[in-house]
Amino acid sequence: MKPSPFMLQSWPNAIVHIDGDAFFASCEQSVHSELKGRPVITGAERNIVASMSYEAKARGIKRATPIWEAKKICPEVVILPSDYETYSLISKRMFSILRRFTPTVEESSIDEGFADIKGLRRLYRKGYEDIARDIQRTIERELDLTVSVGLSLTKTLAKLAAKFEKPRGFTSIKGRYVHEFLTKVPVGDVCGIGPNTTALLNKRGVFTALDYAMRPVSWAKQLLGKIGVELWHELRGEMAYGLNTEKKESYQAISKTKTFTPPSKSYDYVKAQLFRNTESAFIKLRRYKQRAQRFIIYLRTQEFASRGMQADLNRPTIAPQEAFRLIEELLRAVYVPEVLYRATGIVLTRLEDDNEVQFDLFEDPVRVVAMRRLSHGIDEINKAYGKHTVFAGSGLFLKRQQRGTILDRNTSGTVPELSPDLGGRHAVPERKQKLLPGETARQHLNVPLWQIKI
DNA sequence: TCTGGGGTCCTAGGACCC
DNA sequence: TCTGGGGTCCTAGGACCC
Repeated sequence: MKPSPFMLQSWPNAIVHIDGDAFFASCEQSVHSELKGRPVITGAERNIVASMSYEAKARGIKRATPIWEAKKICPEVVILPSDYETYSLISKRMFSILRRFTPTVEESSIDEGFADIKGLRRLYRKGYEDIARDIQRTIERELDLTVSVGLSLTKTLAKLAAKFEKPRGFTSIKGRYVHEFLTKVPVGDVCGIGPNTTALLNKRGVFTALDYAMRPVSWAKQLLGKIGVELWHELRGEMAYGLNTEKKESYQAISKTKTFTPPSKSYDYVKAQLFRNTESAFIKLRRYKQRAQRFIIYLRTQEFASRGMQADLNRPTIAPQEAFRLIEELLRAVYVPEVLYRATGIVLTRLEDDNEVQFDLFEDPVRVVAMRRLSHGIDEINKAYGKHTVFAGSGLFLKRQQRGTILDRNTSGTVPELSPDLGGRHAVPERKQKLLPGETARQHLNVPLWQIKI
């Protein structure tokens, strides 16, 4: 073996990556032991395979295949709806086991995490590899499911290591062997390098992770910018990413998308779909005790073109009833008759913690409070009787007048009512339109009241 | 691979201000 | 008609991940 070009010590850092094996399906097999050894898939509620056990994978079932197809491939497969409550609980237990070993733990997703175990050798009187194996064994014993473990000098390397052998794998890469390992890694396997970047790198003659790490850093920066430099260091065993140990308590955005079959041209149908998505998004919003101010809606056509618009309320809300009118206006602007649509989506953003109620000037406090109580009441009922037991009747709220709920971000200081005469007064300056050559959809949709997102 | 759903982060460039 | 520099904030869009 050639000596390492990276001049690394064995363990300048020790990062462990834990990756649950077929996590959702494994959780089901853990909870229902009679499912052990049998092909299991989850995702029944969406009619698409979300996760499959290794037994199901061995029979040729892949992620995102339709359930009916999975059944055809493997008639004896056990099909289950996703039970996120249970998966989350097991995930929490997994991370609490990790925290028994070290407080420096990052929960990257429900089934994946990092632990920084540098400096623990003295405490446990054993090497890093043995500590990492202890973690793996403890999880397996206590949770009755398996994880794959990677140990290396950086997050990027640890993650590649964990992926190297699955399921129940254990891969350790110490400093001296980093370059050797990287010869076996296609550059597209590196976390952060997706299909587009892979294609670009291939055109530049970079195929393995080692090819990449051996280029000058200036080359990486020029081609891929900040991320390019960070990954370059990470692959060479130099930490560019620390562990984010904060627990996730809030979101940047909450979205709901739903594809419907068959596709539809009907305005009313599309609207009903969008409103249902909106309600679901708000339910999640309230579950996380947040409120939203900005709403982005989009429609996807049969040809997979997406077009959408966004607008803000003049204060954040937890009640869909306060957003429906605005959302319908957005929908009207985006919807084109005689076009076949296959999906609607909504994104709630500009989120903040829903602590105390803030009243807008001139707003009726009684009404705001009533709206909040209504929403929480609906949550209670739906909790008891099932999701969407109580839902918005589209005809009802359309008649309701809402005053001053739309903030025009194109002007400062004024909060105009939504009315037809805004057209001329708030026309977008011509210069602004000139800035967007070739973006016909945007120009077509240029309604002054909102910013537009394609 | 003709395509489900829910997220995050980065960047270029415009607006606006001094 | 031509013409400064710099800072901050925001947006739209792209890319990526599970």
